[in-house]
Amino acid sequence: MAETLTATALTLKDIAREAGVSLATVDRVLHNRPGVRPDTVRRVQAAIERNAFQPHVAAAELARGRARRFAFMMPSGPNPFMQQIEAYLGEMSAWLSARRLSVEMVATDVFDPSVLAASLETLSGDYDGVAVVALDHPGVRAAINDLVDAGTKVVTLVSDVPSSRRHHYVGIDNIAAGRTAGALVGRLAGQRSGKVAIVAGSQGLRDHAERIFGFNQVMASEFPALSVLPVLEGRDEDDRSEQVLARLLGKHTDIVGLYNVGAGTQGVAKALSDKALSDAGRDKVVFVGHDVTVLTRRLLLQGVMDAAISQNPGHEARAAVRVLLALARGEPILREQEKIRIDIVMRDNLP
Amino acid sequence: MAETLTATALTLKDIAREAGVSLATVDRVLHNRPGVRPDTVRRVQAAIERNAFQPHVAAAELARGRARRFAFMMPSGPNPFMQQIEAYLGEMSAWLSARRLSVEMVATDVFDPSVLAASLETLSGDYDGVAVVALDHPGVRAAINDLVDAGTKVVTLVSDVPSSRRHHYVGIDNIAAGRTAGALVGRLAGQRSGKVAIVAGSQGLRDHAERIFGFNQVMASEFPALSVLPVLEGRDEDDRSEQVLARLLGKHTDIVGLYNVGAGTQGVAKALSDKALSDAGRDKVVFVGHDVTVLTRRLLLQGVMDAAISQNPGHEARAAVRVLLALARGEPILREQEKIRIDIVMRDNLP
DNA sequence: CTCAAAATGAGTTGCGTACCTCAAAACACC
DNA sequence: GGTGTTTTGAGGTACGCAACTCATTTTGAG
Repeated sequence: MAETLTATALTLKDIAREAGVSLATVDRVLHNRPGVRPDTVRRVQAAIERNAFQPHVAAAELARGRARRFAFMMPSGPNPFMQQIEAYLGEMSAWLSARRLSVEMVATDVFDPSVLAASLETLSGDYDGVAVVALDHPGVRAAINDLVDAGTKVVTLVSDVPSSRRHHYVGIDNIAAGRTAGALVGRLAGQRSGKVAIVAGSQGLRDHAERIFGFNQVMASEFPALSVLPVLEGRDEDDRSEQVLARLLGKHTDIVGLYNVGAGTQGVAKALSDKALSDAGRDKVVFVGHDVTVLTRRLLLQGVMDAAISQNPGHEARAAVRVLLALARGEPILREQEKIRIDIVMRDNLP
Repeated sequence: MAETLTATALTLKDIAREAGVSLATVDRVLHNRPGVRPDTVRRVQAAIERNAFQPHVAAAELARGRARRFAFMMPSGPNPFMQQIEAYLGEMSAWLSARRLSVEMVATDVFDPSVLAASLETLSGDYDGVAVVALDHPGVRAAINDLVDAGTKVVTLVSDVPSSRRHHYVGIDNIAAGRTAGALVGRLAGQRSGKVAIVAGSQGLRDHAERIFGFNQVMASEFPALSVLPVLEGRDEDDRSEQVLARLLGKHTDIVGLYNVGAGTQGVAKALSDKALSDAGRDKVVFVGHDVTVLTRRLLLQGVMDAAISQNPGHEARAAVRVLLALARGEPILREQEKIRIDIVMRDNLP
């Protein structure tokens, strides 16, 4: 009736006895220190695996003495999503200090590749791990690889540099996010036919470009009754987003759907509401955007916005820390746990 | 540019010096041991708070000696969702044993309150923490309270007993889940009007009843064009679900939506597909169900199913363990982290 | 003031590992 | 066989805290 998981209470001493060697030798094998004959190494490793031995992390952590230092390199501008990540890191402070971990926020212009690369280089040697909101650019890639070569653990956060040798990526698949947005706009538009507008920050940003790509993919293949208008660029600013969208809404009277890829949500919502007022007969425009903020929460509750595609910033912050810690300790990563999901948030499942 | 979170490297010795007392007294205060004058207690606590002191969890864990034991009390029958939870616990085994934690699975008939209560009583004293898939019943409530009084940490899993003094509930809000399902069926049905069917396991199950309640709430208030038919009971069995649903589909030709509250998904899908074949002119029925399994994943990809409301079983398993551990250690719980979200899963954001 | 009870100080031991030193043993090579 | 090198053993110290003992000081009641 009861089935037990886990819990061998073996210690290094037991492993040493089993392998017929001394503690010192086990220690040398465990930490890849030199001066052990190959077949002795094998004997020790065999004993470790035979018993599924796991070093006691508490003891290891205590013995190593010095604390671990991690750095988070984040965009310097006022970005609500990044601020949320910082806030959630702040909420972890008790958790961090109970484990003698320190996390330092380093602000930099992540949109300028040379600045970002230079900032990354300055971190070398000072940290056990670095999380970085990275731009995909050769200079940045090289800087990341240098960090890795120096023994620092590196995870990319929110935005990936797949061509680098970073140890892990904590973030969502943006193409799939765009596809999800497309499916939602298409499905929520019901039987209607008409046009669909896209407002993005800039098509130069990798994550925005990927989302648009996924969105168009789905629209083209599954919703032939809807035609996608050329992408509007709002630079993630409210005013500009409002202007470009208002103009488009004026020009086309048969817009039934709207996908807001990045920020500037306030402006987008305003353009939408104004149009609805001035033009009462018109059907409601299906509006899908990204991220759950104070604003999008309100828009969802009011029914202005129909769905938000969200990546949980708290989860991203904590996952980044846990992954860096696991990497630093040489522990396995719980992939399933650290994976960031694409959340569909509607009014009734608002977190 | 760099802002540091965390990381006082203070020790108990420092606190003792600050408070002008000895290590022994600090220890007494920290562990609520008797024999300390009230105002000395205050002085020590003041020093602790002034420095935001956090005991080094690694040192504490190492010093306490004995390992911690947790029990998971799960339904004995073959339930795919529960099996997933067990599987994810299994994946944690390395993580658990590195922390010298043991997790034992205890199977019991959770649907018989007296059996469940008796099983819970047998655990008393043997475990530091218990996670239980609980039935809301006075006998069960009493058994949980007894465990709590004996000093065992208790979390309810998936299904709650809010009237008990359990320390934490790891699971979703089922009324909100039902509301979400309702909003999806309503929105995905588009402009159409017609009838909506509900297939549940049994209306006697608390979680099913709550989901139906939430579903009806939304349908009544927001989708007047859709009328909800009386609930069909499929007892979570495939055959029975198929039969009752097939009969209903035969009787009503204007069914546009279907909410499957529990299991029996295979049967529901079969009834739906058969009907669609025999009756080609008919519009597709919007089908919303629960949980991501091998089957629902396939149905979503095929387009038979439109959305699944899901609670992440891996997250539930890990959250339960982490919460029990935090409770046992006296650490604060990261509420945001341990909260189980209502996931909307559609084809393009399948995990 | 006296005396018992309460409060506090001082100290010890052990948890399992990391990291280090030094000596001893085993080995390879000529 | 002797040499130098590599490999191994033995042991120590430190990490921060839990949990305990026992002696000493302080306190309050009579």
